[in-house]
Amino acid sequence: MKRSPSQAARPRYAVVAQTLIDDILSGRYAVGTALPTEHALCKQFDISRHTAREAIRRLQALGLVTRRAGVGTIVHTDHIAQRYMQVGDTVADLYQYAQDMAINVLDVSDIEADDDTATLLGCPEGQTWARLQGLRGMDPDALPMALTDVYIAQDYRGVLGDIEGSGLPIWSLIEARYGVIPSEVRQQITAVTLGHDDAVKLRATPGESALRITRHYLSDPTGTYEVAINLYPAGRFSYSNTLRIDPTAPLP
Amino acid sequence: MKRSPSQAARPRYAVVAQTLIDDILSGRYAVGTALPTEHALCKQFDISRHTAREAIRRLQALGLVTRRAGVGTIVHTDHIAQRYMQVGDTVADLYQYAQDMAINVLDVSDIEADDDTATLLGCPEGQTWARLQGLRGMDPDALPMALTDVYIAQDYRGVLGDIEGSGLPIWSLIEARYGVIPSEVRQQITAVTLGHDDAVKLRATPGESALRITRHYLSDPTGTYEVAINLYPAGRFSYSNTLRIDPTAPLP
DNA sequence: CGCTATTTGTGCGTATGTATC
DNA sequence: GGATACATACGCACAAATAGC
Repeated sequence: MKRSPSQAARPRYAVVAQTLIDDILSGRYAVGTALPTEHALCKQFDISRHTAREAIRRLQALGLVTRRAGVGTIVHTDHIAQRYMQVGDTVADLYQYAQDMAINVLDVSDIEADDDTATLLGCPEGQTWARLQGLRGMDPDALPMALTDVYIAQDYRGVLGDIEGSGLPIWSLIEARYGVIPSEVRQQITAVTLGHDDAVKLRATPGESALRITRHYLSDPTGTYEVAINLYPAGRFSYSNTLRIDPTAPLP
Repeated sequence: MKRSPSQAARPRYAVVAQTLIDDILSGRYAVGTALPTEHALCKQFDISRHTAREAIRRLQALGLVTRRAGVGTIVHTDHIAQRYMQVGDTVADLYQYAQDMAINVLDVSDIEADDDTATLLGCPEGQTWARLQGLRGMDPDALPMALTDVYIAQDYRGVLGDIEGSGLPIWSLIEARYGVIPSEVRQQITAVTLGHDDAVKLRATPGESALRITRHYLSDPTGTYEVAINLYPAGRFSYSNTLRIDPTAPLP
């Protein structure tokens, strides 16, 4: 298959996929109806079945179509834009959280990333990060709600002294001092079992269940620059949020 | 309905994929190292390159490996608990989730809401709801990922027969059949300890930690019409999403 | 009810392009 | 440049699921 040098080296399946996506979004293939069969696409675009399947696989990944043997490829929605807007996880909520759950610093240290830590932080092994451990709670005398481990890239360790008592999220302290804004925050929530040391610090029972929320703060070129791990014993906290319909989005 | 013998009906790529997953989890293929090349897998399992690629495609979808031409297939993580399963942000994610985690129905029944259930469902006591219990997983033979309890308002119980094998979220089945769209989805995530009955169904250990994700689907005038409770034993699943900073939000 | 046509799913063989070392 | 490994692309065959007669 000769391709003229001026022609962009775009895979054929990508061209076909984009064409189909455009057709779905423009209403040429209505929601609930079937897309052309693989065989039809082969003839229409003069491609092999393999290429047709690769193209449709992209539509599938976008949730635009569903496929079933014996039935066909059915258009399921004609808009890729998300219909649900996430609320309850906005910047304002994060500020509220930080103010309510002031941090009580237990320990500050420098660590050299070993194997596990490098994986967690997404950084080369041996790199040095600052680490802060503390308890979060509304009232210093009451049971703490969470055990917090925060890892901060070496460049921004200057915020360490500002954390306690500020009532501000750490990323906002970094922003204020260094002008670095997270372009993205990746959040992961898992269930874990409390180990002995963590349980003692939290005045909880070893073996008890706990919620672990890990947040990676990424800035655009440099990647991860802060990682916060919060450990909440079961019953002291539950994460909740609400998805709402985006009123501006078209209905299927 | 005919049920074929579980082993014979399994595609070859699924067998290969499961083997590779097991090998990664057991440490046979360490994080950061390369998986056998496609060519090696072909010889090792006596399969075609096409089948090998289909198997690796599954690992890729799970985020276990990354692939690059000229380099190879690199193991990204060996902690299935830290696998990134994107759920909850966009409609496409929810569809992807439902397709990957097909439901295996254990039980369907009608229940009359007692005190606790009425509170959970936000309905009057004594009201009748349909309840479906099932296991969610990618592979019927492997360990299930979650125990699912779904409560559906009496009016929409007609979707019950469509659930198994559809690979679609239940709320989207309700939408397709009855035209009811959730105006709001409330989601709550807590850590719990597995009880005996649930542990047995999940082939897990009683007393183990688990993640419980409860979703309330509300429509505008009628209120809650579906409640889904998913119970994930620790290590089998982790909830992850990405928060975007709202650039329009005022900073304190 | 079984039969058939249709459509996707699975699987194999082969060839060439592209990225990386 | 060469070697290696994945990416794309063509061909074919049969199986499984489904719909309609």
